[in-house]
Amino acid sequence: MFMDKFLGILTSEMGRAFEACGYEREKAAVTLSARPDLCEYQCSGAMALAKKVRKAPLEIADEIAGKLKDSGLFTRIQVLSPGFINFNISEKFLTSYLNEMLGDSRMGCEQSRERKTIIVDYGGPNVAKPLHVGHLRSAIIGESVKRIGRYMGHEMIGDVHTGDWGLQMGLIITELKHRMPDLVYFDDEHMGEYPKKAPFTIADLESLYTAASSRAKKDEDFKEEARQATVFLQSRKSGYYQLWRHILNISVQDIRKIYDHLNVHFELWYGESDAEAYIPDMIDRMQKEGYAYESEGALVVDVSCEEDDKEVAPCILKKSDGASLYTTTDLATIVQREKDFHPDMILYVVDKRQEMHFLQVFRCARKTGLVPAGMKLTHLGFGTMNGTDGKPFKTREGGVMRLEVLVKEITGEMYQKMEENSRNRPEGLKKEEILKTAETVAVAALKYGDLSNQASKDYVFDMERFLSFEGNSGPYILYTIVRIKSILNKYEKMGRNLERPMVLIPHDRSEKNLMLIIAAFGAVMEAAYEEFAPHKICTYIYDLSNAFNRFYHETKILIQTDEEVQKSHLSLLVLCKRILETCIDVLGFSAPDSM
RNA sequence: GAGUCUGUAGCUCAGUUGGAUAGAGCAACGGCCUUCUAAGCCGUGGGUCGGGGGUUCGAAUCCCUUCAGGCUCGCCA
Repeated sequence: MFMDKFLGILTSEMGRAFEACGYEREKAAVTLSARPDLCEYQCSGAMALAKKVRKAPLEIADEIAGKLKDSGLFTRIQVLSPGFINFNISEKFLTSYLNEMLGDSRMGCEQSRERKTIIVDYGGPNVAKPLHVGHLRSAIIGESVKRIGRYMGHEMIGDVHTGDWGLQMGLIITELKHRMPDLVYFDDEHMGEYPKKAPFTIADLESLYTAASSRAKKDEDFKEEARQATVFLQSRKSGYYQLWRHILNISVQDIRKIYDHLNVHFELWYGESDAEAYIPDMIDRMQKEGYAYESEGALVVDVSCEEDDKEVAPCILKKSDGASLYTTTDLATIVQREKDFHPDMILYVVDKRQEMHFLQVFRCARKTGLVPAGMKLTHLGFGTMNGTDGKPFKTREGGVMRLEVLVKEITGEMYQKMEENSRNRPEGLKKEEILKTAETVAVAALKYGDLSNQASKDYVFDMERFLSFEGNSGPYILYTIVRIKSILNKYEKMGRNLERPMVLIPHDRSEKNLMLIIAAFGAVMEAAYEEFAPHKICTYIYDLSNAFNRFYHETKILIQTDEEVQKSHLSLLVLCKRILETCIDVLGFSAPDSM
């Protein structure tokens, strides 16, 4: 069954009235009222038309309002100066719409008609380096955008795109060679198999990298050696390559663990190394076709454009020493993705400071014909996560905070709060239960706190505020869901079950308001997808939670004696719960059963 | 210097793409637990939407200008 979105129905009904009066329907958009004291919905189209058709806006509005009366959807239609058309929605129609939602697994949010294939490039961790807070936003936003797209019916493919082919690999290998020169991997004579087990743990890897990178800063010879090791690796010298595979395995396992904890999952675990094979042919072709040429010793492609307000630097494919760079790998990755998936779009969820980089890469890819004309290349740039001082988030000591530490701290604080809280409860909870819930809530707090801000802006991460768990926060949303679950559970425990849910006409303002917000679900989800804007879903579920809590306060459900009315209220809760759970699922977190 | 983004209540943020009296949360103050979880609900105070021009019936939103801050500007990722 297909259901139109609620506002869509109102708008097309309004459009019919516009057309009946001889006006174009484009201006017939119906929106939520800015003046809830006057009406529920409004249409400002008459004023927009006034100049075009050379008529007084009030006159136009009156004309249209006259036609609206024929439709059964609108009540209390009112025209106000200078030309607003205000109205309420017929409760009968609203109720029947909600009943349709109850019977529709998608709750009035139809999937897109054309299914698109979209690769989402997010995460971007570096192998052998611990994840830090700089990786957080990409993971959180990317995962959510991916899930929103999937909900809208698109083929969404997430690629973690690890940095696994750069100098840091050479550094680690070199440091290891200094520490354990007798390892078989460094024996050039060795012909047979290499051990299956890695000669280091994840903890070793971290210390190897830290030691190597600080050493490279002081010791030029060491750095040169590392650079050489990188070259060996990239030419797949067998011992080095085997070591690299060990590093990769161990590190990816570790990286995956923390992403899993954050409920971030990738379809593809590709890295820079996977694109590397495409580089030579790509560069070859660019040279043959005359796009790539030498400039100041480097091999570049000019990507400047006449309309540019500012000179755009050329895209560098090869450094003067012949090595390729980040840009080169990104281009090769595009080649690889086009070949393997023919995507309609590649979406990069990457720090907005890299805007220039992507501008160059995208232009270069288009100019040299790496991608078909119809393929979209989009950079969804996000802002920096700042501390309360407004500067990029740091630990108290001023260092970079590891993601693991951040998650542990939030979870720990959450656990304490819940532990205190459980002491005031009659039913005692087990430690493991509290810890499990604390983890769920902590992840929600972290993710909601991030996603409720517009992605493109910088935002302030205030641990205190995140831990206060009041107002517009993840825990508030979860608490609302838990309340709903609790009522529905109690109802079942009373030995009853909700067969054939059915919503009746609202009995008071708080109930109608809740119904109006529920009805808006489909339009919100669609807008969030169109604009890749998870924060719109956050705003929506916050409004929905507020509306529910108000309703909850006004209306006692379980002691309701009229069974039909009780059933109607419970049906409303069912809808509310389904929507909230769907929304937090696309945001990338989940609710516990109690808290 | 050039380009670009941001500036909304004491703090943190929304603002349906040009609509009506600019909204939330936190913080402050006051009320509501023998009734489905008070991590909740209700109420009060708090604003030259950085400043100045313009466009029009109408501007936080569009244009110009100016101030403040962030970021980026050829061989790092």
